[in-house]
Amino acid sequence: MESAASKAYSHIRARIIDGTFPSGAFLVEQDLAGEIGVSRTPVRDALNRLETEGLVASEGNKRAMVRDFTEQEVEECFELRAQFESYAAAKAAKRIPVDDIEKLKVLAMQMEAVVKRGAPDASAQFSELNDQFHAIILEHGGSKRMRDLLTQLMQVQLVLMKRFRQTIETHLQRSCWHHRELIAAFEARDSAWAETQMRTHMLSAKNGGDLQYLQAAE
Amino acid sequence: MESAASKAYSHIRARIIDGTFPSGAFLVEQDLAGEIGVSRTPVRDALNRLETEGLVASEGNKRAMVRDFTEQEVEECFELRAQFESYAAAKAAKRIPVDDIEKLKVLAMQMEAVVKRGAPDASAQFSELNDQFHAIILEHGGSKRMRDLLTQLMQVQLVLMKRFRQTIETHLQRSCWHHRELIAAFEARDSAWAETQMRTHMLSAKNGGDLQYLQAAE
DNA sequence: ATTTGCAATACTGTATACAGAAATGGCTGA
DNA sequence: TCAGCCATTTCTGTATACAGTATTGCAAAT
Repeated sequence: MESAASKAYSHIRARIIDGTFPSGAFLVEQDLAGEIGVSRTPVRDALNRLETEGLVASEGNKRAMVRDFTEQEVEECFELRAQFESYAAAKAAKRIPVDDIEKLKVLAMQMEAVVKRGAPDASAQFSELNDQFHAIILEHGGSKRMRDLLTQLMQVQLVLMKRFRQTIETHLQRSCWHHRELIAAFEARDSAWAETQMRTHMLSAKNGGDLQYLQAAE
Repeated sequence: MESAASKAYSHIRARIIDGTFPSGAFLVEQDLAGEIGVSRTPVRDALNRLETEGLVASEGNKRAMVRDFTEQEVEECFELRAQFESYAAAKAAKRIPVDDIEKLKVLAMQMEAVVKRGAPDASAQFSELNDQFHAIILEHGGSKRMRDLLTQLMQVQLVLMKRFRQTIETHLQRSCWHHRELIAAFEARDSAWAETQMRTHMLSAKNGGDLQYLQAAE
């Protein structure tokens, strides 16, 4: 059975991500407890956890509220993730077993298919596959600790995704190319290559929006 | 006034770091509550926090216990820190104001003095100054989020320090040289230099123990 | 002697009660 | 009209009670 605490956690988190609780909204323990159908105690636990994950801000004895992200913070988030994942990619290049490389290939192909098909929910499908792709790499390139830290960073990005709907087709296509090259680096067992390739991949995502005009110029 | 929760937190954390609660020791909420003089609720909060910080492990409805670190994990910790701090150093090189560079110089000199003096508690004094040194760099090279992540990593190292008493004089001396060079990189506003220098510094710390024999060979 | 099963016990997760800190809203004096 | 202040209300932090789950220790069976 699912504990009340984790129920509260996923409920609140979902509401933040889907925008029901917008930036700056107050999160009142009693209200949430009533809404979710548990007592205040597990709600408190959930809020604490969300706070360490950076989605919620609270200080002193004041009410907790949904955090607002400054542009600078968002940038940093991407940069940090680039830093982490490129490190993980470097390690993974040495350790990832061949059948997981195969899995990566399959995922990469699926993503390419999604992009080519150009369905209306392409973005969502792509994200799903993309997460799996990165998860496999992390599995071989990082410790549990590292995965946890990364999860925290990705929380923030998740929230932003919903707001900015960064789904420019160019961006997705470019990602596909990065994936292919990353896989090549893995097959070559080349840490340095994998590392810089992953860094490119992440930093390119960070600037995803900026490059729209390039598409026109091409 | 200090909240009961933070009182519990620092109490337990201190006990873990100083070894009173060794690896694998059970952390029973009621006992801790009694010992600290608060109720179970704030103790729970403290344990949760310590768990996310990685010092405490707990699963299901079982008792929490002080975490044990595998060698691999420890290595990762150092490597991750190297990764992060070198990134921070690169950024800081561009942004750190000159009077903070001065502060770094003062701290570096103080550390050198400590090493030269060779007092019995040299290690503790050095650590204190060293923390300040790194804190200043982080202040200009990283976001709050990054500082938080780093703090978590350093927790683990703190615990290990107590166990292994890694205070080889050679190591301290080498650190002093690194510091000098790092400062030089800052003054030159050279990101790349600062970055690799910091990486050297951190990775050298990671292998601190191994190099003792070099001292004899010199 | 060692294992298995079953109480008795200990501990956690959750709910709830209460005290004190923060927010709210209206009232007073300009 | 509006700033400042007090009373009221709301909310959090902490303590405690209760239910359910893990642990432990003992006894019986092999």
